[in-house]
Parts: sequence; C-alpha cells; structure tokens
Amino acid sequence: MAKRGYHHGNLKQALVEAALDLIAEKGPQGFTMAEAAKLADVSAAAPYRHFAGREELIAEMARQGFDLFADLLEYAYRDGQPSPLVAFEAVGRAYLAFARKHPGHYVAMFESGVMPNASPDLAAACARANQVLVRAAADLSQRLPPDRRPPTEMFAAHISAISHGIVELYARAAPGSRGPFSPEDLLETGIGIYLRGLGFLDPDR
Amino acid sequence: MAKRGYHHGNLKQALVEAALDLIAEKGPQGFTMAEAAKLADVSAAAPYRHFAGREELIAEMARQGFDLFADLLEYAYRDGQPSPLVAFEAVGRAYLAFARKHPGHYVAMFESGVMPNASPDLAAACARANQVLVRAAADLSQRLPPDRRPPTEMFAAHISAISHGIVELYARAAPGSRGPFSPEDLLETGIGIYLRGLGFLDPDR
DNA sequence: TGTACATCAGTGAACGCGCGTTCACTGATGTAC
DNA sequence: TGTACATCAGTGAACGCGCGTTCACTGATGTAC
Repeated sequence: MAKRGYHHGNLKQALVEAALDLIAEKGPQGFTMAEAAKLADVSAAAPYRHFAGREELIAEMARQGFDLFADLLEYAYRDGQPSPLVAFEAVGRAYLAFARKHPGHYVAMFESGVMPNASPDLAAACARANQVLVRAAADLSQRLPPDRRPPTEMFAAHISAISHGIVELYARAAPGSRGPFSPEDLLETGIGIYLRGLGFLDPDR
Repeated sequence: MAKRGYHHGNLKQALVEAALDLIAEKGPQGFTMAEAAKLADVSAAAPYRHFAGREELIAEMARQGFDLFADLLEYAYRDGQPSPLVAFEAVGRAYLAFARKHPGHYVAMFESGVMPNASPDLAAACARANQVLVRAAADLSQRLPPDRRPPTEMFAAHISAISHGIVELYARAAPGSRGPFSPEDLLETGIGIYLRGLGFLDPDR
C-alpha cells in the first residue's frame, strides 16, 4: 500500500470497501465503524467526516450494491437480445453471479436490515434494479397469448424469490453442505421448469 | 405474572421464549443475554446456569424451531392425503404460515448464522424438517412418468428456495411495501406454475 | 416426623472490552489578492 | 510568484454504555437416615 500523508484522499470509498470486506466475511452485523476505520488506516473518528453514523455507511454500501446489481442485470439482459427467453435466462445467471462475486454488497442490500427508503438515492437504486427484472418479465410475457400472461409484477417477484432463496439457502453455506446440486444448476433448472409452466417450451431440456 | 421466589422453576424455556421475542422484533443480532435475562426477570448471570453461552441459546431456539417446523409441515402433508398434489400445496402454505406465526424461530433458523451442525440435536431437527419436504416431493414425483421425474432433492430444493425467498423478500417487510401481491398469493401461484412446468395439470387455474 | 447435608438454581458485584460518537485540536490544501 | 487566510480532512483522547462472562456467595429443595 502506498504511503499516505495526513490526508487520505479517498477515504469515503475506502471505508465503504473496508466495510464490504468485513460484512462479507462476518455477516450483516459483523462490521464496526472502528474496524472499518482501522482497515482504512485512519483513526476511529475519521469516518464521521464522511458519514453521519453507522447506518449511513450501511446505506451507502447497499446503494452502491443496487447500482452495480442493476448495471449487471441490465448488461446481461442486453435489451432482450438475442431473444427474450435467452436474455431472461442470462439475467438469472447474472443474479447469482452478482451474489457470488459481491457478497458484501449482497449482504448489505438484503440482510443488513437497511430499509430501501432510508434515503432517496438508495430507494432509486433499488427501484432501478427491480425494474430490470420487471422489464425482462414484461418482454417475455409478450410472447404468451394474452389470456395466459401472468401479471408482470408477479412474474418478476417469482423470479426474485427463487433467485434470492437459492442464494440464501444454497450459495451462502459451505460448499456442498446442502445437497449435490450447485446453486447455478438449481437456479437454471428452477427457472426452466417455471418458464415451462408458463407455457414457454425450452427445447434443450 | 405470578410472583415467584428465589427459584424460577422453568427458566431455561423462559429464556428461550424471551430471546425469541427479542429476535423477532429486532432481527438476528437484536437480542442480548442480558436483555433476555431481564425479560425473564432474573439476574444477568442466571442464564449461564442453563446455557454455556450466547451461541448455545441461539442454537436452542433454532432447534426448537426446526422441530416445530417439521411437525407443522408433517401435519400439513398428512401422508399425502387426500392426494399428493393437494398435500404438497398444503405444505407450501404451512411453510409460509410457520414463518408468519413464528418469526423468532424463523430468524433463529435461517438468519442467525447458526450452523446446523452446531449440535447433533440441531442437525437432527434440521434434517427432519428437510425430509418432510423431500418426501412430499418424492411422493409427488411418482405421479410423473419416470423419464420426466426431476431428481427428488432438486425438486425439494426448488420448493424450499421459492418459499424462503418469498418469506425474506415479501413477507418480512412492512405490509404492502413490495408490490400488490400477498406472500400467500405469490407462493401459491409460484408453486402452481412450477408444478405445471413439471407436468402436473392444475385444472383450477 | 425431624434433622443433617448435598445439590441445585439463583444473586450481585465485578471484570475487561470494544463500541459509537463527540470534541477541541491541528496539519494540509487551495484560493484571493 | 508569494503570502495570508479560510476551509477541509484528519488526529487523539475521552465519554458513557452495555455487553458477555466469571466468581464467590446464598437461599431453596430434596433426600438419607
């Protein structure tokens, strides 16, 4: 690490990242302001130049998490290319990949107890991520005959629920602790069966 | 509350129940030994006559939770009566009802970070609950032609995941905060669509 | 039935600790002139 | 370019607090004889 003088230069973000590491390693309550400050190599009082308190730091982690999450889902969806179905399944994989690669963000977003309306920024980021899922569901629904289309919000909620459930129950625990299937397999097959139930035929399976 | 003398009489269970109340109200880290003792009307040192430490109290809450959970799922399943499909859907409803009625247990079981192998008793209770789901899935699978049966464990895992996901995302938050659908509706429709995807026709929908 | 005694399940005080946060301060930076 | 000064982003010490846990103790209970 480069030597630094009296001023840190980028302390706010350094604190966020330190806290993300701590939270990923030790769970939602597993970070303290003091420890984050120590990891960022500043005194325990320094964080209060950038955050009003602990809650605000957590909210900032969650906000950045939802922003990144929305970006990744959007990138995976690619406006429904090459087809809504393929794009939709890519979104599912991106969901799981995000949880795997950014466990600190994931915990801050979904397990820290932070309320999405804690700040307008956080609420906006949260809504944006959700809208990617909703849009993917809506586009895909268009392919069904009108009388067999599920409500879009419900469709999106089902996908969120199974994805989140798999992350929490099977991706978080020690590898192999819960049955012989990888989270990725579980999610792919689960969404596949669900989509078939809606009337999409998946010729590959 | 009845006056009590020097001895409490049933302190161990009283502590468990106090801690369940606290955890339900304030989240997985939202209880302390001191506060549980206070709620049970004993000194802060008294809990250590019954539990080796905080972790052991959490594990006991989770153990009792899994036991109750297994009982309720089993009762809902009723050995597959009147039909595997109907019984299976009753299990889904029982899952959600458990999470609603016993939030303290649910949190201790799934959000407290307690490891299922923390004690043999806990592991056994956890396995028993899981086995009810596996059995329900297995019985239902029997109705499908052999070449279309999903692996039983996977089937059960999908159901666990969607149930857990709905609890965490939609049943926990403030009512109405997340879309227009009740958790019960979401779970019923979600499982319905999934089962149709497996090849079960549900004539009602 | 009465008594001595082991065992059990509480008490109350104390411990060391680390936390979140505040405060007066100071070193560094950047800008106006 | 040089200097005075406002502003910013750190420090270090201190606070009050509540926690988990330990310890020597004591009141209550139950059992052997």
